[in-house]
Amino acid sequence: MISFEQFLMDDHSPIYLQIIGYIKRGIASGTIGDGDEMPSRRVLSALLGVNPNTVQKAYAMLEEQGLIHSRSGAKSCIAIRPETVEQIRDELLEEAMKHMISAMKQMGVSCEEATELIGRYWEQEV
Amino acid sequence: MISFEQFLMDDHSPIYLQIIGYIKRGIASGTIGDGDEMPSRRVLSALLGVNPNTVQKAYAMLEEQGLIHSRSGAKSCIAIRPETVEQIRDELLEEAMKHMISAMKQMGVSCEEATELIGRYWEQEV
DNA sequence: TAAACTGTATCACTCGTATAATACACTTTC
DNA sequence: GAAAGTGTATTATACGAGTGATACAGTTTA
Repeated sequence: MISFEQFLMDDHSPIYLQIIGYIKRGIASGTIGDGDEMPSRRVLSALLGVNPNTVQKAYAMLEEQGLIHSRSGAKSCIAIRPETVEQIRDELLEEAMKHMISAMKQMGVSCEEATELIGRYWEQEV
Repeated sequence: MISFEQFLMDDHSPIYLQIIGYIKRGIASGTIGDGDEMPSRRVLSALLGVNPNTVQKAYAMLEEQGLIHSRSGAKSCIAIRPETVEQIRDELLEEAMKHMISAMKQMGVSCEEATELIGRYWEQEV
């Protein structure tokens, strides 16, 4: 059963996108793998304190993207192939890096300064 | 007059927040400084292809945060003190870094790998 | 002074996100 | 087989973001 213990709600982006992102980052890290059981819509909605429909929206989109498999009546499971794992990992890495680098460039920060800042902030929790 | 040539619209966050972010990053870099003239609400809305009310919302929040000064009938101007510039810069740097680092940690990327990734992505445009 | 531009305010509308309350068919489990 | 749990679907409501249109008072500028 996939754990949502590490899940932190963000206030600025839609909840269903945050759920999708959490699953994708888990897949990228290998924490979540093929065949793993998802918590049911009702259970996860209670756990996160959100509406079941919101969780359903996230699961429906994961299904659309071919990352989970659902059968009416049974629990949903992760369904993913090894090459897709790498692809997702690359996508997420690029997205996170480009977002940060864009902000740095707009603030006039050099590559060397940015590299030094990573080390400084890396230690600080989470 | 402050230029919005470098402004790129993002589809995922509210437009008024993107405008505020653009101004703040300009202040942090020194590109935008005390006394600089803002484009009028109508002019900027036409330039960005958005509604004047959306620009007004951004300007009203910048006024609330004490970053611009508006007089009814005249153009709005940046109103900011040197110590605030540093404060904004530190805030934005920390926010961008922590966001990226959090994603890396969730994907099981080490500090060394992340540092190496910066160099690889830094060259690729914008 | 008059025209053009500015900040400010209001009203009505659409759309996406999220909530709330059900309902039904299917699977698992006892 | 019955109960509990599950995926799926429907309807209604609320709110923020964004659009569109309009109005009015203050400032600039020709």
